[in-house]
Amino acid sequence: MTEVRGPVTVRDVARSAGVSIATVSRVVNGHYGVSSRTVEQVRAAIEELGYESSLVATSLRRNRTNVFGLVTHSFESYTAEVLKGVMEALSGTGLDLIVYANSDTYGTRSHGWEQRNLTRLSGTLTDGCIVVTPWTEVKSRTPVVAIDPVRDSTMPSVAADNLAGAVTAVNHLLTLGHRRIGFIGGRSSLAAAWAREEGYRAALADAGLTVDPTLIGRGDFHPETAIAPARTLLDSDDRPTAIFTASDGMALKVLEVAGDLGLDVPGDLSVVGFDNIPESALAQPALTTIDQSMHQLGYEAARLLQELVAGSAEQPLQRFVPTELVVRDSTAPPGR
Amino acid sequence: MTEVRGPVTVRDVARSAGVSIATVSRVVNGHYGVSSRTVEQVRAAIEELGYESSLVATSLRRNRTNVFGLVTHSFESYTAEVLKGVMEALSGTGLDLIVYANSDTYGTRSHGWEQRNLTRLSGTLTDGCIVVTPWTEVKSRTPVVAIDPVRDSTMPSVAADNLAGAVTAVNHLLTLGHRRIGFIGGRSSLAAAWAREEGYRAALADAGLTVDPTLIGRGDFHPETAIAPARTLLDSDDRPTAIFTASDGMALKVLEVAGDLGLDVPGDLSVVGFDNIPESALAQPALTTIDQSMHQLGYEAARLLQELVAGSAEQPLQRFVPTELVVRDSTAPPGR
DNA sequence: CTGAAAGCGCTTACAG
DNA sequence: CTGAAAGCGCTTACAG
Repeated sequence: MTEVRGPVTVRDVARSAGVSIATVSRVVNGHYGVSSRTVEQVRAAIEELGYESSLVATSLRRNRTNVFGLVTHSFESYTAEVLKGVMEALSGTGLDLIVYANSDTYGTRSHGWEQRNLTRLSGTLTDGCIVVTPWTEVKSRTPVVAIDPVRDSTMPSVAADNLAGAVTAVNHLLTLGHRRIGFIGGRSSLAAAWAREEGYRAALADAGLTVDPTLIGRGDFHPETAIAPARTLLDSDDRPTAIFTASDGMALKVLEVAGDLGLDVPGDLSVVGFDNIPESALAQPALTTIDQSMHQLGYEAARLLQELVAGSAEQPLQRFVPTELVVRDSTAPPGR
Repeated sequence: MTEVRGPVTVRDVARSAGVSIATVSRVVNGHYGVSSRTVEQVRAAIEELGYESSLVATSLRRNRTNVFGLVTHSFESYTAEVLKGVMEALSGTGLDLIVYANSDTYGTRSHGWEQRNLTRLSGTLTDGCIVVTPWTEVKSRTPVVAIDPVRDSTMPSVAADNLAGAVTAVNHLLTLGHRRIGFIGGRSSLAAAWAREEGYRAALADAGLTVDPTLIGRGDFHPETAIAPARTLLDSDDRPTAIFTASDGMALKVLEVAGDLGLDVPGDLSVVGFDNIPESALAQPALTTIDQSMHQLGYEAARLLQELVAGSAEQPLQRFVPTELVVRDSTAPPGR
């Protein structure tokens, strides 16, 4: 690595090429009205000095930056999937991506992290932002797309078709013959949690079953929060023969609790998760779940954001991506 | 989402609070010498307007930004691990992280992507950068740490102890009784590829075995590039009883090729990878490999970068993280 | 304790 | 075809 004295600026290039900084800028941006001779000189100087225009200065000056921002609460394996999807959508568009992570709020549950990070970026750096699983509504002068929005949110968003996915999950259990099916929900302020519970209720209702409130527990999507409700559900005399859980992380904990209580899965208890995180396939037994493609969520979010920035977005601005049932080893017909 | 007219700037806050923009700046940055009454007023105005200072403007003006950059070629599951490690190291330091991904070079193998992205960031946005697996030496006015540097690179870097890891891998095969052990290497310009091959050679030499050049194939770390050398190795009359591969991605392809040729793993052929990517555990058979903690690589890179920025870094600037042998189902004593 | 002014590196009307 | 100047949103000496 060579330490250069200072940043190479337009000024350095201008001096070296014997022109004004305005001309350098024109060449860099490929504007018309520069003699080919001058273009040559400037290009040579740029090459020689290794000049690259400052993202910051350009952003500050221009209204348009051709950079999208993405704000995330933490980095998980699914975040990488989202990012891959985003980059796939951006590929060939000339749009770059900046992911911003704030170390103070990282991994904590502090209120307002989305808004803070968003405001810092959207000040001038980005043309628009994607925010992954915001916990609140968010405001910005540039377009924002939420992946997994807050419940009742009116902001543009992309989410899995959680309702249909949950119905599919419960129908899978019903088809296997289960009738007492428990549910452990997620953070109720999020649309995903709400829709997954609605799907559970709807599937039971469709099957002519009444929903037993004692069969419904509540976590907040963090795996540990599933432990207490799982215990309550499984310690009962009339315990369910199956549990549908609003996330794989929580479902994995249900598996643990079942193990602690000496219950065999799927012999004594069937478990279905939601998300299809990589760990699900590794679980003992491998978890039956609903796959939501984080890759596709990222892809669609980037597409929607492009439309929004271009002003060409059409209703609906709340978009859904299909889910898919993945049957593995944690589900079977009920009991003995 | 509420669309705000324009960005809320210092000017807006100043007007609302009835002070100058200089005073607003002082309050925002907690500088001394502002009367508590003024501080109150300014704070109230900030609160009311939802002001957040522009990252871009601040970066441009200041020498120090308290933001680290990370430049990556693509987003993979291991990238998320690296990012988690980085954020863990940054947690509580007040340092934020910006990840920059360029859509033009994303996923392609275009030359110079590291340098371009790095230069755009380090112009003024970041105090220093981490670059993940650069393919060339890189220069910058601010400190740079490479995760998995180029071979013979003198830049500050963090890498797994690839040499020791490779020795461990080969010793594992030797202990099982293998004597004809093949090797498929990676992109030879990278230090990791070189060290893994050196380890292979060293372990064989230590065991008193001469290295057979026909047993060495070469890929470039991209999984598909392992197919041809694997075929060559396994089609031979005197084929090896085991293959050590410089990456899991390539090892997984070796498994496929073996399957195509009707060879049983580990019955007819043992395979050892390197990296321990999540997919390795899922392979059939599950892959024996050398674990390099990407999380720890990210963590150490962020620590080293902090030292570099603070000017307190001590030699050596090339740091190594230990590896660990993970024995799974793809290795066994040789044949029949 | 506070403000006016310079300047970070750019781009873009405005002149010529 | 080219340059001088204004200004993007900030921070920081410099005055007062």
